Amino acid sequence: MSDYDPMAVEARWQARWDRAGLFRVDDCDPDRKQYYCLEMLPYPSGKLHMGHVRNYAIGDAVARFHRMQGEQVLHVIGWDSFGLPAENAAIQKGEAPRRWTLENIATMRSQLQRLGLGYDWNREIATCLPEYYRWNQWFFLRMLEKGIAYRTSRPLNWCDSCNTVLANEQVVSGRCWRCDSPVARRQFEQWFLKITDYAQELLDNLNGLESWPEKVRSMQQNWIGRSEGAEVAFAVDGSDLKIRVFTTRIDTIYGATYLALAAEHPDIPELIRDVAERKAVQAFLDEQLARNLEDRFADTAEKQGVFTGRYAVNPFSGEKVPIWIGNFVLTDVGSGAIMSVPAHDERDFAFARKYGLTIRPVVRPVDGEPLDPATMEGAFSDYGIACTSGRFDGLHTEAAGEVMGRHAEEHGFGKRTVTYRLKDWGISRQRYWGTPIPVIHCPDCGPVGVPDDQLPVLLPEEIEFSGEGGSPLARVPSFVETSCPSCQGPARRDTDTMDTFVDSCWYYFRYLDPRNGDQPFDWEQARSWFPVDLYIGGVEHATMHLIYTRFWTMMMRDLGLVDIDEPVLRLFTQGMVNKDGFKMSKSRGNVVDPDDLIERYGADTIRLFSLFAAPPDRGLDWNEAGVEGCHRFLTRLARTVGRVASHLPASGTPEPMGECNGDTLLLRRKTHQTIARVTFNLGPRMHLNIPVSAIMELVNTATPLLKRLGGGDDGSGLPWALRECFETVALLLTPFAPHFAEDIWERLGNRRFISDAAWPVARQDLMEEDEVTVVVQVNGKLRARLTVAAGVDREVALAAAREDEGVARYLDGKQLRKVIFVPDKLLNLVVG
RNA sequence: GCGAAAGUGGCGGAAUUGGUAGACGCGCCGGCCUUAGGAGCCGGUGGGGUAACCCGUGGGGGUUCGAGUCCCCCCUUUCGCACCA
Repeated sequence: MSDYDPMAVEARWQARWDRAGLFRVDDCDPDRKQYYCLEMLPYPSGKLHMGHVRNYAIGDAVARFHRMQGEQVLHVIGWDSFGLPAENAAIQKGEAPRRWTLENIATMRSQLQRLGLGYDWNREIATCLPEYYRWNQWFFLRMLEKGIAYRTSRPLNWCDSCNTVLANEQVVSGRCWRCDSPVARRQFEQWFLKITDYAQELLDNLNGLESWPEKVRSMQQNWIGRSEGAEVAFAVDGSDLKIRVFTTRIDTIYGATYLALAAEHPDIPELIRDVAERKAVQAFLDEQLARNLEDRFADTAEKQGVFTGRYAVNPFSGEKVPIWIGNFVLTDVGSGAIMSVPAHDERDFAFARKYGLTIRPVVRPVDGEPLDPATMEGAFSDYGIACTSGRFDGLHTEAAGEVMGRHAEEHGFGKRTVTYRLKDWGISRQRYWGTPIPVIHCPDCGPVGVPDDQLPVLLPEEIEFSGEGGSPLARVPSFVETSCPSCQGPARRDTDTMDTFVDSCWYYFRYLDPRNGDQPFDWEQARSWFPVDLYIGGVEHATMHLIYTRFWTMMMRDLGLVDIDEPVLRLFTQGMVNKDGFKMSKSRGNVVDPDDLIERYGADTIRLFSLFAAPPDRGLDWNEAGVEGCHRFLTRLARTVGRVASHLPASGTPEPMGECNGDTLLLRRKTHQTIARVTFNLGPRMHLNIPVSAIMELVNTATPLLKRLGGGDDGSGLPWALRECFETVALLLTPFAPHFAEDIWERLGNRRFISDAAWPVARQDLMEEDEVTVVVQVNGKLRARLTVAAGVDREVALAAAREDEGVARYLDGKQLRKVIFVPDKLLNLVVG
């Protein structure tokens, strides 16, 4: 055990790295390739968890690998330090959010440092500091000028538990993404960012993100949800109101036998003002609007609706159709109103059957009977031939859409259009611990942006938290009361703060220029590092952070701040860390604590196991016995190196001249094959579990040869080959267990940091086998393995196979019909 | 319901993408060392069979000289989306 004391080893090397400023990156070096390795920055919740450890172990392995390959690597960390937990801690324990947050950062920073991650700590940022968030405000003002930021009132998702509104992305099956409580709808005056202006570009660019996981791309594609169709206005009978509906099937409009509106539709009050049905409608609305999103739109919810008593006119046919309100109509989709075509849409069909509404087929199957509404069991939603559709009869309906859309445009009651599921990003939050929105509301001038020279709008420190009654900032008169920048009259500050996803939109640009006081960052400093080469994080951010940050980059480009369209070249989503098949959670009591583990095994063992136990993109089940296996490997290796170091030729001894042979050759071959295998799997493939096992294999190959050391130079070259082998092991292990690698590197007599050493290069001449195993199959079944010289031709191999008893037995008395020969690999004899 | 991914020993997982299935690690079995060991070292370990051999990558078909890998159907699991007009 005395051969390996992780605590001492790790402390020592961390101190030396730090003193040498090993991971510091100053100016960009024009002679080297720049590699930007980025991991999603953590929220400082208190302590590191195993998910962090895995994320950062992956990133550090890749970063160190690229460094050793001679690239200039930027590897940085920071803190996503605005957010609800800090505020909740203030409410529950009376601790100031700022203090609570900074203490957590201090704790977690030291945990990260104990892991020996190669970060440039000089570039560390925390988003909750005014030096950072002032630029959030600056960006907001620029967007306000360009009309990207705007204010409007809209029904929004409200989380009672977080006491704030949520963006659509932050609602997961009707529940809050953060606290999992049900989400309700409420009407709010809010600041929005016009992300929808970028919807098409966000969608189009997905094709170019070839090194992003297919899964994330398709999630974003679905999230953006482009759909092509037409907007048609239905005039309300006996009123000036027009109801706009969006449809992707304008070809079925002659079959529209009623309209259905979402309960939130803004025209409903006007529609029902004077009708006899008013009471019933209002009761229905009250009931609908009181329910939260989750069960209102749950799959199981039965279709329900109520007739408004009003009729609309189908602009194509002139037919009067009833206007209903339906619980299946989504307010966020299209215009919140649909034309219902029961014959050709399943939902409309179910609704029509339930309420006895007309079902009128207007599409005939291409080769089939016309539909009979009396006997139909479901909607016919395929394309076909138009019928009962006036002048459009006989058209194929796929083409009819185009024609009918044009017809609507020509007659001024509709137009062909594209809609997106993606909605503008509501960023106002009724919370304290976030970036204050830099706007002053003036009774005369309206909302006015705070002038740049008055930034940052600082978050007041003296604050009382009750957890009730809306935004805490609204109760701080010294914050609220101010004067209008435009007319100097008395005015009030906006008391909302920004969604914390704003913070994470651009933090990795700030890393390049973290102390710039004049602008968010200087693109001239930053440009050669962009786009980010590799971005590692959890897949849970696929439709939130990763869409917002892409949008932000485009917005910055349009502001002239950057000249890239997409921020991230390659995205890698790591899998979750589980225990006993379950997600680690306090309630389940299966949380493992990184500090405990580091104390027991050392950071290197923890890092090694995190990477060894599963491919990084898959789930990882934390398994104590497996950790011990990794620890055992390191201990054994340390002991071996300690024992043999003095028997090896001095470090730097030149390679012996002449051919090597026997075990020496085998060892050198294995060494170089391992270099190739580790390099390939660490770099392009990022299968980080393979390199670890390859290194273990190499050690297993070398160990039995050690007993032949100590007899002086026997002319075999073996001692030199062993030095090469162990130095290679140390080098290859550096990305995985860096302190350990430094330590054995030093014990092998090297003076400079292994972290600064060059990555080994596999020598082709040494990798090649001179003897190979050729598998002999007879009719596809394995019958023999022959050891032959590499490169033998078909005839030689065949002759050797015929001589083999195990093969000959199967050839006896049969006719050889065909011979398949894969050089150096396989010989398949087909007999019959 | 729709979409995607995955299914390989007792377990985590390999297989350089159509050519020796089970690398590496865990666990287990045997041996050595030891007063003792939850330490260390050596050996074994997919299943069946005394053996020659046979069977084996969720199930069933297919393509091929040859399939864990390719094609079709089905089952299971996980993850996304879920009335998107």
